[in-house]
Amino acid sequence: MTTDSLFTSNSSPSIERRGLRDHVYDRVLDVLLGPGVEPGSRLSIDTIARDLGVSPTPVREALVQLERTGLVSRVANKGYTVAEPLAADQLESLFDARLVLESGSAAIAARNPESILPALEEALAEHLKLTAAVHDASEAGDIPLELLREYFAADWNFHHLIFEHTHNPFLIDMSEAISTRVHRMRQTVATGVSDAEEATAEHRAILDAFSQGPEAVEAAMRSHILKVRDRARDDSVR
Amino acid sequence: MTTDSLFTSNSSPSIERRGLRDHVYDRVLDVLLGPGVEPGSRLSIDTIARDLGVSPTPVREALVQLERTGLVSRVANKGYTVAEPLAADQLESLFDARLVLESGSAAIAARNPESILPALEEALAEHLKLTAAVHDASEAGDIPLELLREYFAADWNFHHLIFEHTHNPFLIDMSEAISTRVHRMRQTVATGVSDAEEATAEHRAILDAFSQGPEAVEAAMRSHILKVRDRARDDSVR
DNA sequence: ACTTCCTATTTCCTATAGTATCTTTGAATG
DNA sequence: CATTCAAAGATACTATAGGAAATAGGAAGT
Repeated sequence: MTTDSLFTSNSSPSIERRGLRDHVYDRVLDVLLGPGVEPGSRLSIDTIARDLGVSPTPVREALVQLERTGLVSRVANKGYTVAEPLAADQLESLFDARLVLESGSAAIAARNPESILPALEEALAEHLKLTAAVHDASEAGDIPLELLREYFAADWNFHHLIFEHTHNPFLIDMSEAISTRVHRMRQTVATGVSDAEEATAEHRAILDAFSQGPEAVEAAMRSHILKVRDRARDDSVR
Repeated sequence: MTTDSLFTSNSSPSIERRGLRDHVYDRVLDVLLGPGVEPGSRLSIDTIARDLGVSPTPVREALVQLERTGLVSRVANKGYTVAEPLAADQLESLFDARLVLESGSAAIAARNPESILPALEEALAEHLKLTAAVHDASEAGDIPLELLREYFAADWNFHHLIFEHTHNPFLIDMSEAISTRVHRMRQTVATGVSDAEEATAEHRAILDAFSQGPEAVEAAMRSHILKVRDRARDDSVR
């Protein structure tokens, strides 16, 4: 009955069979992706176990999984810590990796455009809607954190859909490694939403390229990521 | 003193501080990559723990890490099993992923050819040496398993060096996910060494392309992987 | 006053024990 | 004879406890 504290907090009555390990994983991931995560701060196994009302064993397994995301780093016999933010050169590497992965994946996804186009149209519409909402909130004064979160989610969803529609488990798996880093970059670099109009325009260009074959899609995606990189560079020196 | 059985078997007197978890990981990985691994067979945590003389906890952690390699699969409350060999469609996905990753990585590695060329030359020389050795052994009758292992290692080392010379931690990390699958494919598809001459020739073409810029290298790598895929397809229907 | 060493506390790491779940085997019934 | 249900065994999962290492604080010596 010691595990009740976790499950009762879950509103869903039907609980998927997937062990405490995954619950701990989700909880810790929420904390790491949420605001107020201090890089370098210790992630005590026992503390997490006590806070979540579970034993250290599933916590250890969850942390091993999290190592892969690059959000936590581990030193043997010393424990886990929140990973340091991406340095400048690591940021360049991240964009290089995105150029390789996303351009290639976009070309593969473009093999059958009819199955992906509706989903992309919907995602872009949502992205545009949130861009307008952010724009209004920005003029009104400040932007609510929840709105910001939704905007970033819509932005990334466009990229995520392209990965999904490759139907390639290996590429999808690699995209997850990228996803967490991009999310983390947005916390640290704080590139903001100043490029919202440009980003949506470039997404539109990618979408339109789907009717012109894989090569056009690949080029459009490459162009988009290169521009995102340039804007991120400008922000970091601001 | 229960851990002595592990460490005493290690001839190296200076042991890096890296926990039992990594030792278990290495041992299980050796078994999985070695011959005689039956897909679907159970990987009992307690059995492994007893065999290696450790407790189940570090074994669990090692298996979580191995999940990522795709060599083991897990069912909640049912345990770990040796992953099934790659199906035909998964093999296609693997080659698609290689096309994306390796072509892109080759282009990045080609940014400064002078630092990678000597290493590639050496790797290709070793590959050629082993190709000749395999050829001789093949005519003599049968090929020793150890020689076969060395040949495959030399073959992959060429690809591995290109990944390493991107100096991109994300791409290198992704290459490891590919590496284990390629190794596994060679066990199951048993494409053999019939294409040794063609493979070395294509590697030579890639190497020569480094003096013609990133685009040439990318094209050469793409051509190589496409040909490898074609040969693998021929083998599977043979 | 600073450095060094020692001690105590905290934390990770490993081992052992109990509980829940799945599989399998056997028997009983239609 | 086939099928279904039940019970027993095995296995994974979680929890608790003990031992080892590292860090932090304080005291003693230079």
